[in-house]
Amino acid sequence: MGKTATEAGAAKSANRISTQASTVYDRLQDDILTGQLKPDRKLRLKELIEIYDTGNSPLREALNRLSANGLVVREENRGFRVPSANTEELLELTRTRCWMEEIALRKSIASGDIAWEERIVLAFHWLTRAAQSNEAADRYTSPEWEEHHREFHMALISACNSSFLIDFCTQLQKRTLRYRNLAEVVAYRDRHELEEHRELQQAVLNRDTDLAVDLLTKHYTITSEIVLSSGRFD
Amino acid sequence: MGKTATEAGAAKSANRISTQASTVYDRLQDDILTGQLKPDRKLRLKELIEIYDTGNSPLREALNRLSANGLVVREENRGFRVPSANTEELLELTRTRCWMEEIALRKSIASGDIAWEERIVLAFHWLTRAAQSNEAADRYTSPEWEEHHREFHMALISACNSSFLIDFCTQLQKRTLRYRNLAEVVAYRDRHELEEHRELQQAVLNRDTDLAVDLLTKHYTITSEIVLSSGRFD
DNA sequence: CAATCAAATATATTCGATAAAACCAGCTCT
DNA sequence: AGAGCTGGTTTTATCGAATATATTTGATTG
Repeated sequence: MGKTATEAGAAKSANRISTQASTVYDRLQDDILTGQLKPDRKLRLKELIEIYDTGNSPLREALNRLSANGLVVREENRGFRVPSANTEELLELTRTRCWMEEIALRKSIASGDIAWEERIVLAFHWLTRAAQSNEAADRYTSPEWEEHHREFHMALISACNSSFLIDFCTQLQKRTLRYRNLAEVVAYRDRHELEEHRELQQAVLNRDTDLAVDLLTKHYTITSEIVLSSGRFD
Repeated sequence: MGKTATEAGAAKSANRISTQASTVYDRLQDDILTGQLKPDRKLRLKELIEIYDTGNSPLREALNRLSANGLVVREENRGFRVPSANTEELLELTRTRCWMEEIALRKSIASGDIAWEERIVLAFHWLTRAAQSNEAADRYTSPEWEEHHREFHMALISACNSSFLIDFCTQLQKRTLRYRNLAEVVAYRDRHELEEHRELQQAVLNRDTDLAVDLLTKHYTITSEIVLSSGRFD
């Protein structure tokens, strides 16, 4: 795909990492999480091959990986589809997420060092900037804000001493994000996201564990309620 | 495998579910968990095609699924291999598992109903039987005992009201099991597995949450220590 | 002798075609 | 009318071959 000679040279010495399967994996995941691909949508191989301009095998490999992550559902001999979305699952997700992140946060606060504190401070800084630099309208829905938001929350639990737990939290984060995007909540109006995050950051840095956990839990619970109030799920 | 005509007929009308990819997925997972496929072993496509008597595509699909589950590692353009095993990971696994199952057990005890109690009682019954019906030598290593053991522990947390949490616990269980099998611990000698499980069951049925959690945590920690004491990991 | 490079080989990835299974009418028979 | 069959159509799963990428080998040079 139109590489210049220089690029080709650099790529050779550096690394030619991406395989086609991984590329389409990323794109599919993105389209499912952003809601481009709607719940229950049948994922016909032929269509997807068109859409993502790829071949049978890499596409199927991507779908298989996603299915193992619960981001697509696979039914033997009848292909793949986007997982359905319903109130019950969102509640279960949120519940579980609160449990998981509570532990992760407690352990993080208990054993986080200076580097961990710095990660949090920095992440919060960028989150603040992202919130300010966007139009009021889509302040909390821009991809950049989304990314910084994710980073901030990940920073909080990054010192929990369990890559497994971090991985679980990441999975839950993704699946929750899908609901956020599906709800297309434009109305975060009377919510003070930035303040919530600031308080949370304060509590964490002060090592006020119980308060921090409480704030975090409320943060997730409220979001879930807002998403549900969009009334888009059965 | 020796189906009667009736069974075959039933299967036809009922469902012919299994695809080749899923079959090889199961076999691969089994061989990795039992330690037939050793840590760090390179999984060359050609070899595996021979071994499992299958084709390129289903094999790759199986490997892709497993890689998403962390049961094989995938490196772009250089194929697949069995994840390495080391002390640090086992410790992390055990730690995380204790955290996860603690929550799951607490929630289960808090909201478990009669049916849940019955599941536990039954599972324990079969566990007992399995322990008795085998030779002393491999009492705790036979596939049946293994299966009943798994069932028992799953029963305990089955009322936690989170399929996600249950799934996480299952993942951790599998990865821990691999270490158990790799260690080839013949010597459970002075351990009274059955008694440990009985006490645990009692505490749970009595809804003595703190005691139950304590017993469960110790159960996993001790197992981990025994496995480590085999001295097979770096 | 160590480092470098290019062919030669091995291996992984992807493609295009085929086989197998599900789906969907329209039809039959009660 | 409705359960069950039947043939044609669509879709999925698999195969075998082609391509791209990594790894090894072995000769060459500083």
